[in-house]
Amino acid sequence: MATRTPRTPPGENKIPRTERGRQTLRKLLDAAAKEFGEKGFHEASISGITRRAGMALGSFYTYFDSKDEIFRALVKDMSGQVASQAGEAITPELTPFEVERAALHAFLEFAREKKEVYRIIDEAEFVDPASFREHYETTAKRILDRLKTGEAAGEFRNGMDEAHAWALMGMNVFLGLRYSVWDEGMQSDRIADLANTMLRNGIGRD
Amino acid sequence: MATRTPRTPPGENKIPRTERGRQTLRKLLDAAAKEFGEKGFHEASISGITRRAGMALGSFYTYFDSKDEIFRALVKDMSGQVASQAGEAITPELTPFEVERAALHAFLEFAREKKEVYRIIDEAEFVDPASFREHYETTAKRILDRLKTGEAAGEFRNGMDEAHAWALMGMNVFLGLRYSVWDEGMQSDRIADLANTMLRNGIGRD
DNA sequence: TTGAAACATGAACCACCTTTCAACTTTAAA
DNA sequence: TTTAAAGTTGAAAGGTGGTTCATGTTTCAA
Repeated sequence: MATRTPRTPPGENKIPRTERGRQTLRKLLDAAAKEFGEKGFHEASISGITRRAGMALGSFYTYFDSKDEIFRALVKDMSGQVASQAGEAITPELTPFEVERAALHAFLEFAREKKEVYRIIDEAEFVDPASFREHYETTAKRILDRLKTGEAAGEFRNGMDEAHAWALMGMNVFLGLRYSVWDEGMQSDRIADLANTMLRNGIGRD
Repeated sequence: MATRTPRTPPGENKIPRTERGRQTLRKLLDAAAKEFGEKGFHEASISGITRRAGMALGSFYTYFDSKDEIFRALVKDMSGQVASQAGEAITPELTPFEVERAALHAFLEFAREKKEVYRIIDEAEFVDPASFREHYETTAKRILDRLKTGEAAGEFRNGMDEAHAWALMGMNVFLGLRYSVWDEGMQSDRIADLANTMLRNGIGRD
């Protein structure tokens, strides 16, 4: 009996070596973002992806070993997009509260433009739990850093920790789902203001 | 050509008429909760559900028309469980802030005991978007009612609206994911306290 | 110019799982 | 006790779509 020798050994093969290859890879990722975003992981099909990308079905397997693998690559890519998006909104002259406001506002606008990003990351909870977890843990860590900075600056209460970061993140994510993905009827500005006021003073009277 | 006459006309057929039938239906729902909770919708199989329930594959279709249908039934069932759970935690002598604290605490404890509920409702975003939306919109409405009550009692700031409810809900859901589903290393009590303090005073100093 | 590696093609294969069905057993009302 | 309705069974039909593969085309370094 022949030993099962995978034609493509484990590790980082399948990286394109030519310019043409790199372009094809990019086409596949863009097409996959649309396909997964519109249909969700399981309704999406490889043939749907290659059709959108304008190439033959078989070409897919020159770049990815499986449907799961391209999804994983996509989550990683988009997690990075979300991060850099918030990062760009932060400028040094802002106060800690203003930083939070700017980060949320940038997130809300981003979610409006790229609703598929939202959906793909969320679906990773079921398709690729490790990536999902990493995305939110990394994001929480980034938020916690900001909270610690604000604490050191004397603007935030002492004792900011991970749970505060998760609470804030949850607030932002749900506001994004409701007011960017589902219904854009309310200005991102207003939502960001309202959330920032909650963050400053809570909801208690006075 | 014969007209396509479904043997099972639309509407509420398939409701068990005997005691035996009701028991079988319950066994199926419980088994499905485990199967979907452990494997997720698409990895789960009807045969897995009937195996857990200890019956033949074909029996499934006496009670449900499809895999989707039992999933929908399950989401509805669980959405109700979450709601009543929070409802029970609220007693009339509590102040508005104490009500929020109690609701979150009950939710965190519930999520610890029934992690599959969490997962199934979340996956509804992709399997059955209508149910997912309804669940969160209904929950938000319930929260908003509480906020309005607190406002009327002079405890909460004036102008509580839907967005406040969504922010609070997001906070609660993410804290549940992190500290009930993923890692129970921290007491639900402490999380509820911390979130309640945020709600009372925000995170600003003083 | 040349040839080996990289890339592209799409029909066919195949594993998997939902759904159907016809025969059989149990229930419960009359 | 009778019998029609309700419930049970599991083998097999049937569809879908991910993956393979043998062959053809393009790229690029030498």
